[in-house]
Amino acid sequence: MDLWDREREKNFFLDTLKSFASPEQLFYKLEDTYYAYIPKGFSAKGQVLQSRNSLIGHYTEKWCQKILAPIAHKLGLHAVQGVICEDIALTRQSPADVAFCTTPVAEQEAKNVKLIFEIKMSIVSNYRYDVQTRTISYYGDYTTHQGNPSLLRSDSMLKAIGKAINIRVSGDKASGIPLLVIGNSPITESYIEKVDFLKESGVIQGFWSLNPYPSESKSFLKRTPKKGFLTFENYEELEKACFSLLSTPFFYFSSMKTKKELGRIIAIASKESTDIERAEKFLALLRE
DNA sequence: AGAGCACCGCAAAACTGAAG
DNA sequence: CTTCAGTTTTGCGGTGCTCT
Repeated sequence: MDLWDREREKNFFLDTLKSFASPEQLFYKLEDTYYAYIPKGFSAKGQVLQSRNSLIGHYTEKWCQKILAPIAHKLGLHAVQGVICEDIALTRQSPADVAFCTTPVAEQEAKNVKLIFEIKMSIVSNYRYDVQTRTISYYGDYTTHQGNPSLLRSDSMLKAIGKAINIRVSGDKASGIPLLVIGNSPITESYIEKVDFLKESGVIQGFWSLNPYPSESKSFLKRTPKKGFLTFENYEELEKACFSLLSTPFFYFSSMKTKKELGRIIAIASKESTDIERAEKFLALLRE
């Protein structure tokens, strides 16, 4: 199975054109040429293409569900789109894009949700569309056009982090559920330390790019030192990462306590006889 | 270079108000 | 009081582009 590449992007355009969309809904028309993005040096003259947004959003979420489905299956789980679970802040208006669940239905109980994915993918490279031949041709990578794709946008990162925090602060029921953000671009320099800290502190278990070659000419960021951000080279790496996340149960916790309180909690918890029991006691006391 | 504002299309949820 | 059609609000989606 292939990860994200230019063929997927071309297929998005061709599939969507074939089924119902007009070229005007998917491309910018500049000097009688259809472009996926505004190339640097051109101007969209204030108008922003909006009609493509939900289409590409839906397409990438569906694509992720498909590529994750066999992995979920090997774990005895299901990759479900649009998961709703009020207990962990996944409402009808703001569901999980994709989640691994024990049953294949959208409405879930918290204990049956095992892994949550937030999808933040878009068209990465630029393309031109030929109306006569109805073909798509590659025009340039993401450095050649104006808008930034996927996780290179600061507000995409903020939206993903915000959604994750919203789940983490919804209560205890989401504490054992890993949260992943999936994109198809690198991240910016300024988020390197932040994604690593988010991983170290347990808020978000990773930002994963499923696009091995977002740019062929330029070098790009493939991973961060503590692996808060990773670019997968192939399907097997993605599979391995999912497996390892679910191999050991873990628990998210956070707190703001005085040293005295913390010391008391540790002292009491340390009287338990095993590491697991000590951890359980510690977490229980933390929440008193 | 990149943070973040301003957009707009769409769909579902929430609200409003008039009719029964 | 309930119903229900119509209207407003909310939130997701990804984009261009200014300003620091």
